[in-house]
Amino acid sequence: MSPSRRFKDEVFEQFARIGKAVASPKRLELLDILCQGPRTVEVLADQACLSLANASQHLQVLRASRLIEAEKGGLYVTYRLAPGVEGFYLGLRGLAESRLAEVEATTRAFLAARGALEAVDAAEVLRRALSGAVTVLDVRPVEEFQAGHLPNARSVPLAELRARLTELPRDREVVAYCRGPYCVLAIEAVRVLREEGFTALRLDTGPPDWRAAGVALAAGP
Amino acid sequence: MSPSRRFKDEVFEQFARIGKAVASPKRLELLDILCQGPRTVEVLADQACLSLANASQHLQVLRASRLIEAEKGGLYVTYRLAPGVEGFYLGLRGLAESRLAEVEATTRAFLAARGALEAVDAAEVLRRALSGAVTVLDVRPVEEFQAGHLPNARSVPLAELRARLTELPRDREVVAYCRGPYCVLAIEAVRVLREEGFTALRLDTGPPDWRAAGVALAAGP
DNA sequence: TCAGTAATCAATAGATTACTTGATTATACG
DNA sequence: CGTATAATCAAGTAATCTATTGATTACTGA
Repeated sequence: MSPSRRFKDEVFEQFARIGKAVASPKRLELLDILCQGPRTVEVLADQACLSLANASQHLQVLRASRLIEAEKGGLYVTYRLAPGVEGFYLGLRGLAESRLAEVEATTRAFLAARGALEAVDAAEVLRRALSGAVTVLDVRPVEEFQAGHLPNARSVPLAELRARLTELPRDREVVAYCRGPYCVLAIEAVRVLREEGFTALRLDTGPPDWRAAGVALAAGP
Repeated sequence: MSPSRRFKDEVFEQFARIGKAVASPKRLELLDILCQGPRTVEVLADQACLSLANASQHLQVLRASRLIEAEKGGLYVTYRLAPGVEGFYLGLRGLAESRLAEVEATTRAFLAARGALEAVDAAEVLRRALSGAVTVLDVRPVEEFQAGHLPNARSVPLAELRARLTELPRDREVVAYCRGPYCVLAIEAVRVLREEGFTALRLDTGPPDWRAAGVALAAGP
């Protein structure tokens, strides 16, 4: 075999390490979760519905291909995305959305089943959310809100929403968001809000998308 | 299992179709080749050093994940990249380059073995090539040159280089390029040119990279 | 209609991968 | 020092993937 053939084989073998890392749905879900910020193994396993051992193994695969980094602090190991990986993941996701009709079909079917199909343009909802003309709700857990949120959003985790409805003005439209297009918190939040008589819309993007799009996010409480 | 868990599983399963498609070094090499333009199965098999049947199977995997499209014309089937795939591939390659030290190590070792290690900055070489101050050689086969090339490049396929050296002015620096950073044609061309007394440099990017960077390419003869 | 060529299909063996289970390591804390 | 907890390791099985081989299909042109 020629030296240049061997060279190419070696180089593409390396490229394929990245490909193999993202060849598993569960590893992609782990990356998706890590786009929200660093997490411990336990939390990742829980959110992705994996056994602890299985999650640990997937995380080690991702780590071996350098897509994530681990940091040990006391009893816990915290994993975080490596630089450049968020953009790559969003690119992969976007390619799947644009090339694989099944993604949209599945999403539509799921939304339809909960009566959440919207006729409103996503960019328009984001514009309204940024304009200050509507009440913007971040329905993720508080820690995630604090790690980064839309400038004029207020944190009302889904679990607390019903109890805190009195905080919300009834004469303004509400826009709710969560982690991104495939997170279900905001869908549920909009359902609750409408049930209670609010005019509510879902913003079907999340902090990772906005960061990639260059939207300035706020942090802290 | 909850409906939202099922929904997520289905969605990430779809995303993983893209991941699985790029989990094989040979499929990545096929995508790399297809970045240069549409090709028949035979040509792809030949360039990627695959048996015809094996190449066909890999192409069908890529096609099933919608990364490439096939068009049958007479006896030949021509495959081409689907929209958005070139950018995704370059993103994956870039991530591998930035995250996997082995890629650079392998490349450096290969270049060093042929005495082709350069101390010149890649962006600077491209600037010179675009400036018109140097002779720019496109050493790929003529068809590829015609499909798209740097504005002031001239086509001198590597196979013809020695025979056509008299066409080149000896008092100007020569910059040679080929398909991209992992194509070896330009490396060889620079070796030949230096052997013959020219001052020659290699431009280690190619048409796909320039398209992605927004450089206007010329087409035709 | 028949021969020749491009491409695909089908079947297979060998390698790789995913998930489970039970054991083990490392750290914190009483 | 011993116990509890987070995480990893190790081994085994089932499933999946890769490359090869030989057969088959689809089209061209004599």
